[in-house]
Amino acid sequence: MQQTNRNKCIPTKQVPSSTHLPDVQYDDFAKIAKALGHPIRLRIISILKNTNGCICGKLVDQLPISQATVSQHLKVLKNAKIIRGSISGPSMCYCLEPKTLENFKQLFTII
Amino acid sequence: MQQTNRNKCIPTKQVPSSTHLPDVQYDDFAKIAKALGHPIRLRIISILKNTNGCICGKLVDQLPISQATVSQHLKVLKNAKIIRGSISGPSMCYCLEPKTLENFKQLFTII
DNA sequence: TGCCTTTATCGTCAAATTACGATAAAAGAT
DNA sequence: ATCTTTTATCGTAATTTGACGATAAAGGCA
Repeated sequence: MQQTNRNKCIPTKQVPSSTHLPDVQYDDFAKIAKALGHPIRLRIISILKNTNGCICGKLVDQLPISQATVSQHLKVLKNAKIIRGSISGPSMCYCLEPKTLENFKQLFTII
Repeated sequence: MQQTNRNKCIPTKQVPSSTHLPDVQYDDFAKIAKALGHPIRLRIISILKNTNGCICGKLVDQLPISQATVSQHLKVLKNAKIIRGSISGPSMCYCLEPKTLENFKQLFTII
């Protein structure tokens, strides 16, 4: 035996046509997943999870990259609606948009 | 009022130091998320979820891109250990590696 | 008003991603 | 042994990503 059996998979004869959800659903899910696909962005999310909200500058302090790059990552997360920013005195306060990751988890079951 | 209150977030005074998990965890999670971050790859996963396993050629039939590109996407999914391939007669049968997405869901709670 | 702090954006560069056609490689069929 | 089918890989091109320093913009403070 060249290959253990547990590594095998048996092809289904007929691929059911029901597997194709509307393209938007894949696009939406992919957009969030893509935004989650970078360790720095995960660390930002992690920090925001452990705070009510966090000043941009504090995030920069905690991360090993330049301010410009942090700002770029924040933009990606904002575009994916994973976070939200609001003005807090002289600076910018970021916090999680809790619904988005909740919806993402939900979608996970049907994708 | 220039901004509705529900859009505000209040910065936490002190960022807890506990927010930094080991880098590997972020890297692992990011790797899976990145692989999930493309609609075509989600459709592949969706098809494999609805079958015991699927011949590569059948996947190509169901997708609006060339065989070479499908093969590239399969490689990405294989590298992320989301799918697995095994030889089935003259062709290649792909199926989900169920543990990976399960682990991903688990990790989700701590990231 | 003028300065300082804070953050977003610009310009740039290297590297990765996504797509394709063409081709190699491997296995079955005749 | 040759032909055919099937899939992976190569080479290439266009686009996106991720990083940086420099700079603009906006608001608070003196």
